[in-house]
Amino acid sequence: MTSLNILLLNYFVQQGNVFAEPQALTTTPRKVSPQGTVLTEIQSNMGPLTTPTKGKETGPSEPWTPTSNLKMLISAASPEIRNREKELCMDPEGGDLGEEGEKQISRKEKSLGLLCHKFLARYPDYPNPALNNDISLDDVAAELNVERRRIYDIMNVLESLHIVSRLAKNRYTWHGRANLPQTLAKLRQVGEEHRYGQQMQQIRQRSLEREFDSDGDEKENEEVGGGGGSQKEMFFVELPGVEFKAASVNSRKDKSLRVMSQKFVMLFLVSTPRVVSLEVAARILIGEDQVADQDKSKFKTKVRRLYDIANVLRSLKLIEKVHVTEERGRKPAFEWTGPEDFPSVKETAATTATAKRTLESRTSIDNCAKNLFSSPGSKHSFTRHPSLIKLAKSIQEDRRKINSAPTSPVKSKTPKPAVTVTEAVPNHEQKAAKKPGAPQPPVLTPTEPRASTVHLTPQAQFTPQPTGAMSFHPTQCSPLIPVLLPQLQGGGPYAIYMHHSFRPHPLTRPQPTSLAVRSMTFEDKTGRSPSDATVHGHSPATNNLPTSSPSLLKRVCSKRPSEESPSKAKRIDPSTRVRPVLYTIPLRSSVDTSPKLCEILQARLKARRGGLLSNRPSPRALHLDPEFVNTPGSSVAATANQTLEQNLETFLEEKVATSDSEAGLTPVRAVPLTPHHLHTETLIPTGYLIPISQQSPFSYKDIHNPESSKASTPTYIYHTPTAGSRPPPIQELTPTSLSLHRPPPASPFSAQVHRFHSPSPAILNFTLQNLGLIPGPGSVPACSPGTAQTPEHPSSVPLPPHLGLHQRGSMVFVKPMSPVPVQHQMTGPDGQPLTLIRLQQVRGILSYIQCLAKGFGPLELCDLLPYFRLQT
DNA sequence: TTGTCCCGCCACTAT
DNA sequence: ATAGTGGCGGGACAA
Repeated sequence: MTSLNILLLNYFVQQGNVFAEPQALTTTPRKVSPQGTVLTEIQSNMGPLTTPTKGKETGPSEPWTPTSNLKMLISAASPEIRNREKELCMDPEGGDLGEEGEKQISRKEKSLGLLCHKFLARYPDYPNPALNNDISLDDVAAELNVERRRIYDIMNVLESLHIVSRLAKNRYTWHGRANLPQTLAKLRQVGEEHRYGQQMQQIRQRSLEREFDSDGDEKENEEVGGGGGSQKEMFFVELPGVEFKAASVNSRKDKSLRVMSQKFVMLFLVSTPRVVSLEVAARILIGEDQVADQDKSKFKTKVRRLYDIANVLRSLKLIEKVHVTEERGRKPAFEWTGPEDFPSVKETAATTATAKRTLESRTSIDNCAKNLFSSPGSKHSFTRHPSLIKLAKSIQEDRRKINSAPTSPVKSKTPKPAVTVTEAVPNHEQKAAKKPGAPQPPVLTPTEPRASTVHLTPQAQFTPQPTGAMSFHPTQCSPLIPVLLPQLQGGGPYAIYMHHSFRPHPLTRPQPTSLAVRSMTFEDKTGRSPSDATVHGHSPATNNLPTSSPSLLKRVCSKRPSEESPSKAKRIDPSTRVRPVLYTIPLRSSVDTSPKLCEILQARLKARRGGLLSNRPSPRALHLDPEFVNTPGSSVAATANQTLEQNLETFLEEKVATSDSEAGLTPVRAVPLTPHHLHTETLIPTGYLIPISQQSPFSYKDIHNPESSKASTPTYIYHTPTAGSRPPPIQELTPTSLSLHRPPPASPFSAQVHRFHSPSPAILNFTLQNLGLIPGPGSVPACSPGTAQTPEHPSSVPLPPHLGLHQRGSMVFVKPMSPVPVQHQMTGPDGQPLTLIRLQQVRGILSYIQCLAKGFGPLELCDLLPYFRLQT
């Protein structure tokens, strides 16, 4: 079907029927009607098939059905059409495409590498958050004239590097190289921890002396193994902030290509000469644990996959093909030509554990989500929304950041002890000069040994990327907490990164006290270079990783029993019903908002909404299984929070007690944090900074009609509470400090964007909006450009139809509590636009988030409560 | 020959 | 059942 569509699409494209809107084309019925004609045409156009193969003569074993025939025709014609189109577009002088010069188009023209090139050409190295970075697999496939299958190959590799991330089926988000430094840093770290370097050495050794004798020791046997049994080594290294998006849709365990890709890259990053031969790589990747690996075929297959991966990596200019000459002749190999100066990952042991467990975590999250949203009885009565996952993840990440925040913001980064930075790495051509638009030609000097070795001194690492690359390397900014602030006047919103002034005990709640140290504008960075000042400004100072004792941490972590499932929450009688209790969540904050941000946001929401319209969860969508209502939680709640909790709890209990509830209404309460819930990730001493980039939920814009985006300006304010998942020990950021530290509008820190990860009210709002639980910008009349700058409108917010069951009488007003004192306090239903959502839903969300958090670390209700304030 | 790797079948998984 | 994914390896080029 799809291929047919593509085929037809191709046909029309080449016929000159180029539609402005690919989507339209994809779905337009027009293409269907001429089908017969098209096929005929195709048939007649069929030329020498480049890769005919078996399909040629009546399918080997395939029944000769009209369908198969059609399929055959299509497949046969497809390349031809592709070629023709190619000539049309790429070969202007190639006059008469009439009889195609498809003579030699062959393989090379169809190579994955080339395809990848074309694909990459469609997107900037560093995405403009203001633009639509959505990638529709279908569209891409259609526009590139290839079958989806090929796109998957590319996407998988790109995804492994977090250059893209998957949003949903058929949909990816483009991140470009923004995350690359972090990704590579992490991969290198993981690779080191897996001692791939040594393994490679061993393999090489043995290869010399012997034939087949890989089995480089039980490398990563010790680690998780993800419960995958045989696939012990199947772990996917994720990058905070990038991975979770796919969590909801990625369930397939065997994403070998992705994993392989990462491992492959790891090999480069840990091998001293940055050269890896396919053979060695295949050996290692096969993961042939001490078992017989005589699988010649397996090896072969692996190599084939490696070629696929390598082609993509080559397109990315990360590697280049070289040859290593050995006794037995020259063997294919690849050399790393990518960046060498990416920041080393600060976190040591703990991080790795995290990486390794990512899969596991994710799995558990998925499971949890599944369980959560699939009530025993009805399977799909409930819907889970990615944004929830995002939210949970964000919170979790925030916590991690906080927990791992370095003790001293001023300390200069010390070349990481041992592992990461110590080894001298060949200094390739510094990729620093790479430009978004003009990727530098790979200077390939294959066998030539790298002349100089460079120690990754802090300075070196901080080499700014002229490209406007995200300069905020995780390590550099580790101690910083991004805070997205509404922009006051002209410059657009900017984020402020705050240093944690101290790092609390890993196991205790952070007490972020911070200073605004850096701010960035959210200007689109296209073409402009990020201010180096930004980078230099703080980077050297931030990298200090207190990591009081990484090893210790690790030990602690590992010590934690893999533990059994969390104690089952007590069940409550599902029959009890509760009258709908409504939470009111202010949709806007009183601070003025940046038009731009609003714009983006709105567009984003709009875009989202498109998809949501059809599957917007019903009011009951988030209703929870009782089992998940009570999750063990942290007991370390700040008193303030406890108060809130108590308030809420009592309130809820009251409600529960006095009313009939729908299933699963247990009093929400914080449960003492149990040790086993302390996921290792929580302990990561990394002040991992996720570049708030492209992925900002708000950094979306309908590229196709900027106008409409501009038309209405959402009035939402998104201020993140210090990225803290904790009740903001509010002293950290005051309006005063803000203004003081706020860069001038024309600040050179033009950065790019950032994604923000703080579990802020904003996010909650956003999430809720996405969930359809609260009205979005589009549905809130009050959110008009005019009101954008004005605080609140005492107007009442029209409730979404599906939420119409509120009773003002039994409402709880929850309002975001931001570290940044809100100037305009919401005073109640009449004070500002409020949206009512059912208590149940709120609880559902909270519970779900809790559930999600389990996979990552302790996250409890108390973590969320800070973002709300009972208004009563 | 060996190296590359296109192509698409088909198993799986999500809906 | 259908559609989206992606493992996998046959076998066609390319060197």
